[in-house]
Amino acid sequence: MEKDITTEEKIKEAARKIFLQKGFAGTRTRDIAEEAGINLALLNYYYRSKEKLFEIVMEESLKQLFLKIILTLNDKSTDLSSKINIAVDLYIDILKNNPNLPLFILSEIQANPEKFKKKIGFSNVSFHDVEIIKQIKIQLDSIGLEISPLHIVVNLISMTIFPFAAKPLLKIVGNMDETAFNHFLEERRVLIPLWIKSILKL
Amino acid sequence: MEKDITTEEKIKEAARKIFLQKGFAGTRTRDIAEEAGINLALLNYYYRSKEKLFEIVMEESLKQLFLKIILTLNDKSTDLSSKINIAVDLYIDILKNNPNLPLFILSEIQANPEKFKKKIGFSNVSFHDVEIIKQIKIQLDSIGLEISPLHIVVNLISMTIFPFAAKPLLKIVGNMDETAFNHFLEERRVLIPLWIKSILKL
DNA sequence: AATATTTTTAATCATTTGATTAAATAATTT
DNA sequence: AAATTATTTAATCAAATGATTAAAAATATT
Repeated sequence: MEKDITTEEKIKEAARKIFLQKGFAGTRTRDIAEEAGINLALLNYYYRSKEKLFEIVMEESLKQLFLKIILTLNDKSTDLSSKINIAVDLYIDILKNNPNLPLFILSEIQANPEKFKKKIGFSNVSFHDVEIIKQIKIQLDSIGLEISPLHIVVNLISMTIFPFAAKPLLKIVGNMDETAFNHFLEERRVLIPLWIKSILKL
Repeated sequence: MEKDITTEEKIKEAARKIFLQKGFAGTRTRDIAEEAGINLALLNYYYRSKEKLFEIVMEESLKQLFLKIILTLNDKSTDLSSKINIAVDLYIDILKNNPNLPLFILSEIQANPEKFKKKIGFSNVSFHDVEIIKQIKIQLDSIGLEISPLHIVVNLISMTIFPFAAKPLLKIVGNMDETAFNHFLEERRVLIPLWIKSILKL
């Protein structure tokens, strides 16, 4: 039993749930309070303002979506082929537990681009220095394909993330219930690496 | 000169611009009025309410994103290979002119799933009856690949749409300005059909 | 146990925001 | 031209919403 979850944490968890669902503008602090089962004033007592609370949730969400994956993509000790498997695996795992993380982050950026310009410049590392980009570049050269390695990474991320962003739509169009959708995702867990590798002739 | 654009139209255009950028909850009717250069009361005079105006903008946005593409995918007179080219072409053209259309639609659905359950059931046509699905099924059978044709369509749409949804992020990560980003898109216009066809061994 | 500190609550404030109203202006009809 | 109708404006309303306050309750400290 984790009964001893503090009020402060309860509020953040509730905020996270509602913010990810409704976005910043669509969220009312009263909804967060209700979800957390606390008095509205406690939100301001612990977090000062809706904005501050949002900042924290967003910060953690960005980390959750990017940190692990960047470490994975940048790892020097795994070869390209395994790295592709691991990356897809990792993303699907993270997103199965946080299905609306991508849409949340992307649409908050769209609604407020200036605010994120600085925040996303987390690593001052040029993308050319990321290990997987180098690995892809080498492989593309060796098969004589003259395209930017970025295309490959974008493909991997697109094919993995998009189904989550479009989940409600996909379920309707594909006539899938939750179980069928999960099955669809598990198929993609296997297929996406195969497709990426076939592009790279790996 | 199209000087004779009516007030009613001016409001809708302004609404479209702001709604697509900020979403329903993030948009204030005052911003729409300002963008349109009209008195706030005119918005309600012509459209009754923010909701009604939004409904109209959303209706048109859905049509814009889905109608042409569905007609394209469902066309019986084009073979699979050309259809893949045409679909990617069409999507990139539409989205170049409306870069935040996808994120707008997807996030409004996420924020309000119930409301769209019925609205998206536009065609009661099962996805199995859509021509491109049949064409893909035939091709997959002929190469002995036992996967759902939906995967292929999802790949095509993912790889095409996602770069628009992630545009601000992509520009930062890939060190691209607007011109470079457009160039990136034009490369994908050619590449995506090749990748899809390679999956299908076409 | 008494005191001080932290946490929680109910009530309220002030601002924002969608919407309305009544009057003014412009356009159309008779 | 007069009368009617449509459009536009400024002022205002009412509800929603983020935030604060002062008091109560719970907890920790002495």
